[in-house]
Amino acid sequence: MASESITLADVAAHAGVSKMTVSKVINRKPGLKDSTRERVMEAVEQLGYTVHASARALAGGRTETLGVLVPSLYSQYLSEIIRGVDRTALKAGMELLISTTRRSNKRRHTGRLAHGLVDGLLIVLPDPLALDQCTLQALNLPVVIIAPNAEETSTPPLFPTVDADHYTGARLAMDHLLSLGHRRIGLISGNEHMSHSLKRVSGYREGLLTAGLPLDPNLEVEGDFTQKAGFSAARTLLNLQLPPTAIFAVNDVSAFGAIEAIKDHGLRVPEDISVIGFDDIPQASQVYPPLTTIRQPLLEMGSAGTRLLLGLIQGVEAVTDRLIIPTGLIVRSSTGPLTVRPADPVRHTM
Amino acid sequence: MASESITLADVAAHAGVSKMTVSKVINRKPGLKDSTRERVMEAVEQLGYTVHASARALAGGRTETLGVLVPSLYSQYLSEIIRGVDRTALKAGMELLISTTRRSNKRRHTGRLAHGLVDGLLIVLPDPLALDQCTLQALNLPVVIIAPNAEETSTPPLFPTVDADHYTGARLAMDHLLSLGHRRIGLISGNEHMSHSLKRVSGYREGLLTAGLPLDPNLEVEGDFTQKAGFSAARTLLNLQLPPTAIFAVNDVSAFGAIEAIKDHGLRVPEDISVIGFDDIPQASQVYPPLTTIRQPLLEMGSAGTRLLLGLIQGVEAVTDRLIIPTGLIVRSSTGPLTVRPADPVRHTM
DNA sequence: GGTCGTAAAGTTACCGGTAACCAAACTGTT
DNA sequence: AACAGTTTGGTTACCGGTAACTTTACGACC
Repeated sequence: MASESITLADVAAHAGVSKMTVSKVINRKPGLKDSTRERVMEAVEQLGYTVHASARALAGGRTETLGVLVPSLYSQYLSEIIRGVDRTALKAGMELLISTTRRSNKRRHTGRLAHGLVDGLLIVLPDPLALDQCTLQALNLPVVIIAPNAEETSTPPLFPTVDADHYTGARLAMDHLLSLGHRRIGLISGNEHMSHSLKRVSGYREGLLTAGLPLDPNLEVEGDFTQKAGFSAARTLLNLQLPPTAIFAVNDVSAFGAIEAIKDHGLRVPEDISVIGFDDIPQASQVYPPLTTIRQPLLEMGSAGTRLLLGLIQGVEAVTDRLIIPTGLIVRSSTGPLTVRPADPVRHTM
Repeated sequence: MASESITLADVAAHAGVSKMTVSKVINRKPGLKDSTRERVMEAVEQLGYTVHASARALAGGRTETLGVLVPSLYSQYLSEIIRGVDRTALKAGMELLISTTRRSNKRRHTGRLAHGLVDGLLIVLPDPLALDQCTLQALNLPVVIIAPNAEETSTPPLFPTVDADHYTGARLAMDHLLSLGHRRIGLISGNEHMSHSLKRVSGYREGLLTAGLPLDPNLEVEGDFTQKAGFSAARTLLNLQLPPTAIFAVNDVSAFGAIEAIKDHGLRVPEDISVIGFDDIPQASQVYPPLTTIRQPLLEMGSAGTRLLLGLIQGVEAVTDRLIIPTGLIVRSSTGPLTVRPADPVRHTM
């Protein structure tokens, strides 16, 4: 119905100039009279011309598109990172080509994404995923890895990597609980093989040890980052002979489950038990009571990674190959001072 | 470090054939000897050739990429739709170019996405967003709209549209509560101007009327789809002289807030008050108690929209310009039979 | 042996832009 | 008026593929 496709040539004919002149107008290049600019722009408007992205990419060598490889689009966690990426990419005038890394066709995938479609690649690693690093290296394309919870390798990473400071965050959480007077602090951990969970766990332990407190294996319950697991882990803790007065969950979603279990147990948060999470997902501030947590600056990680990548695309050397973004304590209402004397640990108020 | 860029010509030279032959091998076209195929493939492997997407798009006219325009990447709601899109696109061998519709540059945006980057466009409408329909129509590109909660216009939509059956879903919810014996049913609605909320509200009202029950304005409290609003809306309902025995929230997140308010009020779900949501977001099954809700098949909507679009791209006429995906009742544990006699409506157990 | 048909590979032109270079027109200067 | 130096706009070639057509090779059949 509408015109097949309007090209530079059409606009040029309409405005009575050459293709090149139109191109220069479109790209705001210098060396043209204002009157010509206006005339061309008028033609552009009238014909409703839009640049053909592929043609420009082929001729100009740049696509103005950033490839983003994520494990899924499912979790709020990842969405938050992508939001940071999106925001920064927008400012730089870049499109986003988002692709999920999926089972079999990883190799083919990377290849396709890479060649001629994007100017750079941002990879969000969810777990110790075996990157097809050979393929990635072969195509010489700027790559940045955002590893909110990636395996920490002893060798320096092949590509610049952005990560959060999990250990310090966990220490912050423990310091907070300890400063509120808590001495029996339970832990709800994540999968054992996830490096970021491990780092948080070691923050928990060293926090206790630094305060001169013993480690009690009974106080450490394994979860799997889900609300359900958080719920049952908390139940386990509550049923201990000497239940904790505070719980540190290695992620917010687990903490939600824990709060639910506590309420279900007839206790109140934070009056009876304090709960602190980790991540600061958006919901953390919306639940009741609002969750005290450690903010993992996912959005900033997305931004930082993107800025790093944009730099690489423009030929700037990476400042560092491992960028650690600091975490911070966000105090809300799910934590409070210890209210019972440690000498009276029995808490069966109902 | 690696070779600048390996092209068809490089492979052709390496294999001792012409560019065209290589192209035919890559695209699995008929009319080539197997021996030639093997020789070419060998060269492809050795040189690590990958097709240049932009060049192919320019020459071949197809990009094998679907554009997805979403209002944000933030909500689980949208992620779920995108997941459906992603899954279906994968099967069809299509890449996804996801872009967020953001403030000012909508027009420019649509244009850029459209021309030469994608073979078709999938637009997810979050709210009565003023689509730049002229621009969209101008570029003659297949477009499908997924409108989980879009304004229903009286005029037939310009583009094929996929929607869920909100009204019937709400009726299902009401029938469920009514069949459990509930007669005083509270409503937590969403923004007034959101069409999908309105349809659910009318399902609520007509459900009551059909059962011969009166409408009580006090039982309808406005929320805004957030957990916080659900919390305070439920509190309002609980403080009524004659509080409801069941609450229908027009979305799951509100329902979560309601459950929290009920527990906070010292009552139990579902023993004292039943709560039913709408959407069936993933979390609905993970909270405690698992939420009874109306499943809005977001994933299916994504798939259906994508299949529709893929059809359009291949030149198949759209079967229908308004595809309504049915909703369904998911019974979990947040609803239960009415336990007190209606004659004894005072429920202050504490 | 010549003609034809088909299979296999190669040619040519072009998709819609852009870079790099070139040509024309205009400016000012002496 | 002639010249150089700038503006301003146009030319040409090419980016890396693909469609459509042509050529070549080969076998069959009369």
